[in-house]
Amino acid sequence: MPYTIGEVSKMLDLSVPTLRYYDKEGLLPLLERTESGVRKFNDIDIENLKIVECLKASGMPIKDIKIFIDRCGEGDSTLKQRYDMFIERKAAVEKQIEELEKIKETIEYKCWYYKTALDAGTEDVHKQIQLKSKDH
Amino acid sequence: MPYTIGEVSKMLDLSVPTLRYYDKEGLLPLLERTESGVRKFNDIDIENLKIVECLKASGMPIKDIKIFIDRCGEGDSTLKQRYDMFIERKAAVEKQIEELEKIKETIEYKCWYYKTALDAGTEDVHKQIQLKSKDH
DNA sequence: CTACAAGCTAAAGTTTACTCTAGGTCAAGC
DNA sequence: GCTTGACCTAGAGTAAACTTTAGCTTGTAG
Repeated sequence: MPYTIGEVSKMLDLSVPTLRYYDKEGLLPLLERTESGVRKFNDIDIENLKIVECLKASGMPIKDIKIFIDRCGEGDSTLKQRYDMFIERKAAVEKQIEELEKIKETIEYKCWYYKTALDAGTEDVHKQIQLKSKDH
Repeated sequence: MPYTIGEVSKMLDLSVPTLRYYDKEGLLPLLERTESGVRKFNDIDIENLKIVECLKASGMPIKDIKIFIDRCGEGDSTLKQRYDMFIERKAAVEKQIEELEKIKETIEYKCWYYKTALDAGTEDVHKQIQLKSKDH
């Protein structure tokens, strides 16, 4: 039933050393081992890893993710802190999306700028455009 | 007319060492100096820095930004490459936004999950909900 | 004229998140 | 019985993007 580290590596597209690193950092507190020390990944560990990946993708550093994982193990007394953390993460992600939208606009302007220059065969076309505008 | 490194630092919210680092990496090829070696930032350098910041925010590494800056100095022969680069950047940013939207949804689910648990006073409420669903 | 804030350089140090290396164990197939 | 592939550990190494340090120069205000 449980998965080996190699299987999980393929399932979640994380390298085997990365999974071991996460374990060493304490991000997989429930992970079990065989008698001989081989890691056994259960569904709960896979779910844990998905949350880790989500928090990481939201821009959270590993050491903060560990704080969250630790709180999960402390039971209901940390519910409020964990709730607040996700609210804060939501705001962080929204801010990132907003910034990327602005970046996208700037890049789209540059796409237009270079398309125009390319059609004209020279970047000078933009100097011409500016002069023409001033002439009016 | 030109700005000092300290002024630019405040204007663009980049540290003075960061600006010197960018210069050292070749991201400011047009930057002039006074006779005694003090950097003079002209408007063109400020514009350059804004593009650098834009590309950086799009996820481009410094060494690739340098390649772009170098091409800018090579004239119209590199127009196509520069155009293609912005097209590619646009796609990269769109992909990032898309991924963040997904991450946001997962986080919003977690916000709901913890709000519900918080209201109930215990995370167990979610186990109850699952059992109830199964009962029907 | 002197203090001192702001500029300069080269080079070493920092942080984060892995990745790699060396050396060892173990279970299964031939 | 032995080889092979997948697992294990500890610890060193890497890459990116700065940041810090140490020591020096310069221009302006009092």
